[in-house]
Amino acid sequence: MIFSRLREERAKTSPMNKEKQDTRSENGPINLRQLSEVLRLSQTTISLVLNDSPAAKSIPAHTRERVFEAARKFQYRPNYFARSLRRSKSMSIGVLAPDLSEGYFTLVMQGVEEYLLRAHYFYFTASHYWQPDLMNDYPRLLVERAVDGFLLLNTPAAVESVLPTVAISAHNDTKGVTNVVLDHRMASELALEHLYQLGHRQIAFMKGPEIIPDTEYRWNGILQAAKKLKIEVKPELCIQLSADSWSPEVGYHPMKTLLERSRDFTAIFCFNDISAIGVIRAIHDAGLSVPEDISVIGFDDIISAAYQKPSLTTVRQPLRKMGSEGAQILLELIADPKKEQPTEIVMQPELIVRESTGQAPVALARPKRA
Amino acid sequence: MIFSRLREERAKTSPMNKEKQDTRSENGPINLRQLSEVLRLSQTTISLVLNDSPAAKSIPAHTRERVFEAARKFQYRPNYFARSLRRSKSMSIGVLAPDLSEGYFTLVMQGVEEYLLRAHYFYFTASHYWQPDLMNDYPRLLVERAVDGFLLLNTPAAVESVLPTVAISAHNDTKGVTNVVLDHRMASELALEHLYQLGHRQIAFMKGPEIIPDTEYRWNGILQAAKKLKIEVKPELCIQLSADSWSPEVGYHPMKTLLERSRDFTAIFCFNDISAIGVIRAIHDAGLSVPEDISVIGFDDIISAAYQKPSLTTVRQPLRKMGSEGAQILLELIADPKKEQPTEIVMQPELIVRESTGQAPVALARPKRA
DNA sequence: ACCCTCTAAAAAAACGGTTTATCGTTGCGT
DNA sequence: ACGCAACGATAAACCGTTTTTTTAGAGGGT
Repeated sequence: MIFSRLREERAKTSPMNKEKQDTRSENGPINLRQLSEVLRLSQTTISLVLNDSPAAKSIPAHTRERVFEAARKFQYRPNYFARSLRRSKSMSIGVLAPDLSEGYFTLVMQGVEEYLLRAHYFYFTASHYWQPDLMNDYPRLLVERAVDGFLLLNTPAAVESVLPTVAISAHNDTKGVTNVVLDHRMASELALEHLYQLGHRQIAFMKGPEIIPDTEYRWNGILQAAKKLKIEVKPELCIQLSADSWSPEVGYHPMKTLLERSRDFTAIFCFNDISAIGVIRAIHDAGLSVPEDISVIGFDDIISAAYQKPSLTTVRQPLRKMGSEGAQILLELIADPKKEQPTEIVMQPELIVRESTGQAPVALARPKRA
Repeated sequence: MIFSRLREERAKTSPMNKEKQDTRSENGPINLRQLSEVLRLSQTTISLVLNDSPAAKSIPAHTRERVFEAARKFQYRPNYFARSLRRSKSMSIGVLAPDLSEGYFTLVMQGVEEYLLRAHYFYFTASHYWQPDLMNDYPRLLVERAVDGFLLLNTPAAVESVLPTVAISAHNDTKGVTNVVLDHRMASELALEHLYQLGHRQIAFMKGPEIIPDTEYRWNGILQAAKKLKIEVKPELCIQLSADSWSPEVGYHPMKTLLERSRDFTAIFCFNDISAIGVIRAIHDAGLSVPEDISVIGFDDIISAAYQKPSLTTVRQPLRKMGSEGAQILLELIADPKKEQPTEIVMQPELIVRESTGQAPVALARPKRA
C-alpha cells in the first residue's frame, strides 16, 4: 500500500495528468484508456472481453454487454502497432517473386489473396528481378517488418529462414520449408504423348532459364518422358532461354535462330505460354503455319492462351489452386509452427488441347500436308 | 529524490529485475536496452545517434562512432512495431484495385513498386472485385493497419479519406485526392484519326463497363473526337461491356452478337487490348479477316499486344509511368500533407500502329478488297 | 474463527522504441 | 563569487495494447 500511495503522488505531479483526464470526446479514434474512463472499468477488463479471452469467463454477461456496446458506440479499434508490439504477431506475410509477370504471377496471387484476406491477413509483395542484392535484402527487410511468414514464388530461399515459409514452384531443400510443386514428370508425359499420338517424332525442346527453379525439374521430366516414348532429344533442336523478365520476345528470338539453323522438326514443346506466343510469331514470320507445319505446345494455361490465334494447346498448371493451397499451409504453419507439414505437395497438371497442335505433316516442313 | 529512492526500492523488489540484468548475450535479436548496457550509454543517446536526430549534434564524434560500431557489431535493428507505435508512421501504403488483372495491373504496379521500394516503403494490395462490402471494408482495414496513404487503381474513393490518397485512372472528385489520368480526348482522337485516314467511316465502338471510372471519360472523348471528324456514332454499332473481371471473353461475346446483327462497319475501337483480343477471335470465328474485312484497334498496349496474330494497333497508356508518378506524388503528400498537390495529372497517350488496322475495304464486309 | 475457493475487477508489468524535460559539469563573462 | 550558457548525457514520459499478478469481497465448509 505504500506503493499505491506513492503512485498516486506521482500521478498527481505528472505534468500530463490534467490533460489526460479530459481527452475524452476529442476527435481522432478512441483508445483503450479513454474507453475505460467512459465505462468506469479497467483497461484489463475491456481487453479481456473484447478479445474473448478465456480469462474473461468470470466476467458477468451484464458487464460484457456494456463493454461491447460502448466499443461499438465509440467505434473502438485496437491500435495495430500496440497490439502487434505486445503479441509480436503482425498478421501479414511477405511474398517474394522474381517479377510481377503477366499471366503467371497474377494467377497464383489470385489464389493467395483469396485465402489470405479471408483469414484477415494482408501481404507485402517484393520483386527481386534475380538481383542478388535484392534477393538478399528483401527477406531481411520483411523480417524487420515482422511478417509472420514467407511465401516464395519461383524463388529459392536465400537464407535458412527463422520464419514459416512456403515455396511455390521453387523446389527448396531448405529444412522446414514446404514446397508446392507441379508433377513435371507427368506434365512432360502429357505433352509428349499428345505429340506422339499426332505422329510427331522430331520434336524441338525449350529449356527454361537456368536461374528458374522449375527449369531443372521440367527438363528432367522431359528427358524421362522422351525416353519412355523413345523420342530422341536432339541437342541441335534444343533452345536454351535466358530471361530476366517475361515477354513473348523471350521465345521469339531463339526460335527465329533455330528456324534458320534447322527445319528438321514438326513440333516444339515450349517452357511456358508467354514464350510459346513468341515462338508462334517466329514461325509465322518464317512463312510457316501452326499447326500445319509445326505444332506448338505451351505451358501454364494463362488466361489469354485460349484467345491466341491459333489458340494454344498447353499443359495447365493449377496456378490459382497452388496459390491458395500455399497460403493455407503457410497460415497453418504460422498458427502452429511445431505442426509437421509435408516437405512437398505435388499438384497434377492437365493437358488442354486447342488449335496449336495438329497431325504431323507427312513430309517435313515446307509443303503443307495432304 | 524521494521519488528516485522509491523507484530503486521498487526496482529491487521487481520480480523481473534479476533476469533483466543478464539478458545480454542471449539469442534472438538485440534490443535497445541490451545495447545500452553493452555500451554503458543511455537508450536515449543511442536512439538519437542512430536516427541522426538534430538533438544529436551535441554528442561528440567519438561517442557516435562507438554507437555506430556497436550497432553494426550486434546487428541492432530497431523493432518495427515499437518505432511505429511511437512515431505513428508505418512506412507502408495500401493499394486498392478491382482485381489482379493480366496486363493492366502488373504494368502499373511495376512502376509503383519501383518507386516505393526504393524509398523504403512497402505496400499492401487488396482487390475488391467491385463488391460493395469489400470496397467498404478494405480501406477501413488498411487504415487500421496504419498505412500512411492510399493508392487507388481504377477505383473510386469510398470515403473521404483522412489519409493522403492518389488515384490512378479513377477520376476522383474527392477533396485532397490527386488524380493521375490519361488524356482520353487525345487518345480517342489518335485512334479515330488513324482509322479515318485509312478510309474508315462506319466504325463500331465499345463502351467499357459502367462501373469503371475511365469508361465515362473515354466515351466523352470518343464523342468529341467523332464529332470533330464528322464520324457518326451509331447506337446500333455500339457494344456495351459488362465485366466483373477481365478476360478476352469479355470482348468475344458482345462482338459475336454484334456481327450477327450487322456487318455494316469496317472498324472497331475497343475498350482495351484484352477485349480486343476477344474481338479478333470473334471476327475470325465469323469467317472474316483482320484487318482486311474489319480493322481492330485496342487500348493500353499491354506487353502481349505486340505478339498477337495479327499484332494489335493500339493506343498506349504510359501505365508504368502512371504508376511510378502516382507513387512519387503519394510519398510527397505523405512527407508533407500540407503541400498543395495538383488535383489532376494528365498523361499523354501514344498511337502504336501494328497489323490489326488497315485500309478500309472498298465494298463492305464479305468480299476482300481489290 | 479460520482456511479455502470463487467471482469481479484492477494494478502493474511488459513490449521496445522515441522524445521531452532535466541534470550535473565546466567554462566564461562580469 | 555569481549567474548563465554550452556541453554531454540521461531519466522519465509516452505510444496503446496484452497479460500476469494482486486485491477485495463473498460464500462455503469444518
